[in-house]
Amino acid sequence: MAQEAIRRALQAVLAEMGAPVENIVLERPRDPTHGDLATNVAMTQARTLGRAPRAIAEEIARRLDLQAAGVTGVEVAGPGFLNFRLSHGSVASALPGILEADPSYGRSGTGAGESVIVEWVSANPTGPLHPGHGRQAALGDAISTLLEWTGWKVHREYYYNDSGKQMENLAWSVWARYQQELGEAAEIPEGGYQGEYVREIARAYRDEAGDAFRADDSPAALDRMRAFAVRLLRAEQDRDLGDFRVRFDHYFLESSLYETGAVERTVERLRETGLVYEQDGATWLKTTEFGDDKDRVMLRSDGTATYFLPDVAYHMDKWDRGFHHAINVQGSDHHGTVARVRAGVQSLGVPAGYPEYVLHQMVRVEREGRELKFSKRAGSYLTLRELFEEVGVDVTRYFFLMRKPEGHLVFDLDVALDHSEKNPVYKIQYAHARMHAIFRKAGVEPLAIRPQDAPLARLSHELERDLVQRLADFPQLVEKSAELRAPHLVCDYLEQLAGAVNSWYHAGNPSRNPEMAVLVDDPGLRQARLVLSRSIQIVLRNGLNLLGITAPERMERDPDLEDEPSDAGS
RNA sequence: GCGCCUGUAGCUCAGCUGGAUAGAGCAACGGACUUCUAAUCCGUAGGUCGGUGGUUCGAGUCCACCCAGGCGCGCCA
Repeated sequence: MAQEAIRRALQAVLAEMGAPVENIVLERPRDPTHGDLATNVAMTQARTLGRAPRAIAEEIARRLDLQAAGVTGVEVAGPGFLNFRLSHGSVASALPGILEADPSYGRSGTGAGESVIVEWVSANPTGPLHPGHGRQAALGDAISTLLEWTGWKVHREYYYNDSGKQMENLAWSVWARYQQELGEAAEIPEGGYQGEYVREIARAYRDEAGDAFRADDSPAALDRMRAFAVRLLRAEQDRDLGDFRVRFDHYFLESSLYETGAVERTVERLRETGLVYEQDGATWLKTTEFGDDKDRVMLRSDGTATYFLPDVAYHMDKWDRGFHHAINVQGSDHHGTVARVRAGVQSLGVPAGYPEYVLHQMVRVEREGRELKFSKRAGSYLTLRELFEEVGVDVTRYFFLMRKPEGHLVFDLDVALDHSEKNPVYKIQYAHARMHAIFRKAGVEPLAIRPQDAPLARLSHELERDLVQRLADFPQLVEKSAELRAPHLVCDYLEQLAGAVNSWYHAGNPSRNPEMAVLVDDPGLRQARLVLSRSIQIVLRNGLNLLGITAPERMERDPDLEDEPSDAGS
């Protein structure tokens, strides 16, 4: 491609001038008057060459011979930029590769087939999932897919915190509601769960067990209720995530770490390091040795493990399973665990910085500018299901992904429910559906569109050149988003692309501007524009699918809105 | 008090690891328009990038200190 040819030519010239550069930055300037590609090498090499940037740039421009790369002009501009202008044909030469790669356009092999385990959601099975979990679900899934697209072998894992004190609270909450169902006086204890769903579980339990456990608060009775509640809640969480189109390769139960003896083994291994000591009746690990700000209790004075211990055991298990790259997606309210988990595994010989964390901030759902936090089922919070059933899975996923993880997320229900192009999801999906509308109108199957005999150099309009270059940027964008674990960059890219697509599409409104329409009479131009349309459709689809969002071939019109031109309310 | 994150247009946010005149989308204002079926399009305006100082050819981006907000600092998870 032109870009590579220019880069090689620049490298050759710079080497001759005595300033060999390995990584030449060659990018598309924001301002189209600055050409199609620009480089700042003259400025970065000013110091080593001991000359003024502009003088260096002038010399490079004189020495370069770029006819072969389809460069029609080189200019020196600003403080010492070199701006390149490409021929129409050179720009458009990116298109055939897009059609050829089709579903895999945007994939690359930088991960080199290495394994990585991505862990996310990892909720307590103590209630329905809330929007914060949803953000995490969408993020973990999108990051996993991005890694797959860049050549990683990804293992998706969900860690159920199904032991510990929260489970006790759950058991007592169900117990209390069960007693109430039987007409007994009982109250949910301090720290217990008040949501309506606890009553549902209690009722289901009564239906199954009858009144066999009336007034029975024996450990055995509570144990049965806990197990029953966890089974129902896990099933519900799995169903919610499944309907949210998030799947895992493996569900890892915290309780299994006790059953298999992994926790005990971890205690032994930690003791062997000599970093374990007793104090105040508890057993501590000297995590400060590895950068934690205080040492941590691993065994309480009653001999039971704190949550820290299974966390270490779990991450050692990941490492021992051969996952030497691990990414944990968690809410930023858990960032306090980062240093201690790393210190724990590091004390057992795992390299520093394992695992990697993507921490995200909370979600605030708003309607008409006010926070929405009431839920019938969960009581104190809105559930994820309530959210995606109201606005749809596509919109919900996109909204969760469109902000960088470490920033706060305001989920604006008014925008989410808007079906016009004000809603970025619909804007992108419309653009995609429009390309299909063109194919239908033209009577061609998308797969039958071939670039070979199309005169692509005729895609000479500014809007078309811009579109092609955006499409050509897609693989690099995917790579960058994967490296930075930043799906929001894909959202941003798609929205910008959709905007450019829609401008181009509307510019070709046959009633106004028939010569700009895709389906012009001129068969060559028509063929070239169909190739462009097909390329657009591929990139939009691949980008949406990457985020777990559908790319419809036609948009369904909501019958309720048919006769309501402005605001149908709800 | 200490640690992490955030602060960019009226609002919600991007900003390609230091580059050219800081960008989108809503909202506002001014014009067009009903299609290549599909809930519009084009244009305009809008900024001391939280503040101060520093690093250098060049800082929204890097460093230091301050201000504001969020989260965390348990023998809770």
